[in-house]
This record gives sequence, C-alpha cells and structure tokens, in this order.
Amino acid sequence: MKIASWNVNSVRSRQQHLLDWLTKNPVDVLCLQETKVIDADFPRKPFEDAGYHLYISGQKSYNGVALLSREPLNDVSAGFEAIVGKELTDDLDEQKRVITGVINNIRIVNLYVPNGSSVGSEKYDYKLKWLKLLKIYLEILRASDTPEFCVCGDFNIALEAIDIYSSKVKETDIMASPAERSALQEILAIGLQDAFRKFTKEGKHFSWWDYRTGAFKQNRGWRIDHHYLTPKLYEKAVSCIIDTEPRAWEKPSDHAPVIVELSLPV
DNA sequence: ATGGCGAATGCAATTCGA
Repeated sequence: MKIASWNVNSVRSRQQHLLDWLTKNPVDVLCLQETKVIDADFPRKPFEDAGYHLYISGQKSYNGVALLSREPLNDVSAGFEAIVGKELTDDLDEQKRVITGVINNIRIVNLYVPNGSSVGSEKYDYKLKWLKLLKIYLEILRASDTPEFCVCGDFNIALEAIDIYSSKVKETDIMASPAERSALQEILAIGLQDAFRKFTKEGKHFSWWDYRTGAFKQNRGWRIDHHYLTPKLYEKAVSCIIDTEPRAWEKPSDHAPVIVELSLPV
C-alpha cells in the first residue's frame, strides 16, 4: 500500500500536474494540502474519472486538505472537533487543516500544520496552540479501536539540522525554532516514527524549495513534509521517497510529493 | 537586512505562504 502526501499550492492551478503524476504513480491514497478552494468548487470529476474517491475539507483562498483514495475510506472526519470535542477545539477548526479516514484498519491523518509566519508573532502562537491540540487529537486516536496510523502532510517544521540546506539555522528561524521542534517531538513521543529516516540517514533531501532565487536548482530546500508511523506500521514500511520530478515541471507547486510504501495488502 | 516568486481576490494592489 502506498500513501503519498503533497502540498499542491492550489488544486485548481495544479490539476494537470496531479493527474499526470497519478498516472505515473497510482498510489492508493493521496493526501493533499493547500487546496485553496471551497468544497463546491473543488474539481472532483477529473480525479473521480481517474479512479479516486474524494474526501475534501476546504475554504476560500487559504489552507484546505483532501484525501484521494482508490478504495472508499471509512470513518472519515474533518477537523479536530469530531475527535476531541467542541470545548477543546475552540476556534482551531476555522482553518481547514485536518482530515482523516480509515482503510483496512489503518487510519490516515492528513495535516496542513500552520506556517507560523515568524517567531513570536500571533501566527506563531497559533501554530504552537494548534500543535498542542494535535497531540491530544492523536492521543485519542491512538487509544481508539484503530490505533495504527500514518500521520502525514505539510508539518512546516524541519526537525533536525540535516533537514535544512543551510548550516546556519538560527533559533529565530520559523520552521526550525526550538519551541516548534519540541512541540513536534512531544507529539512523536506518543509513539510515532519518521518513515523517511528509516531509509535515509543523510541530509540534502528536501521536500520544499522557495520559488525565489532559484532555490530548487541549487537544492536550497527544507524537509518539512513528513510521514509519521505508529510502531507496527513503521515495521511494515519498505520505502519512503521524495519525488522531486514534478518540482522541475513548468509552474510547479513549491513542494514535492512524498510517498511511503507499506508491505500490507490494500 | 531586504526582496525575490506564485496564488487568490477581483481587476490594482494587497495578503499570505515558508
């Protein structure tokens, strides 16, 4: 079973790239982030014609997540509230950043973690608050009757120095600040492991490159798109690769898709 | 240190992303 994650930076702008990529890479589940479209305007038909069931949670202009699956998904919910309740969710479901579903007793959680703008900003505080609730959300799922899961998406956090092209990472750099990293480490402490690092120990492997200053050509990137697996699934992982090819296509997303393969029947 | 690029909105210029 193959599960891919791709921040597409607008599903409408990237529709043809997505269809071309899926033709070459007919993954079982594709998790999209930054669809940037309300549900009524999501281009469903081309993906349904390509053989996928769609589960979407979008909003105008910003954010938005979607699950595309060859087989129908069970137990689909969008947002935190369905899992943690209204009280704890507060206003954190206004931005559409979470969608989950179950296939073959494996839960897939698709996330678009807030960017945070800059360290110390209001958006940074929002990001840390969001990550705190994410931990509770995942703890509840871990204790549910579908305890094995793959949490993937755009985390907007580079966990280690080798996940960033520059060796000059400052504590004030968004996506690399100590508070962001420890918030993510606390989440992983519930029992999640980085599928990519099971197979690749060295640096210079990235999933996002700035559109500006020719960053991709010079491989000046960050690895901020991740697949985290519960122990039983981590054991079953047989590969995890970042497909940099579509990043070189014309008018690309600034992110590349990341694909994990599990030795499990679909 | 700054700005650079791209998408959305909505029709010019601004906001946001990372």
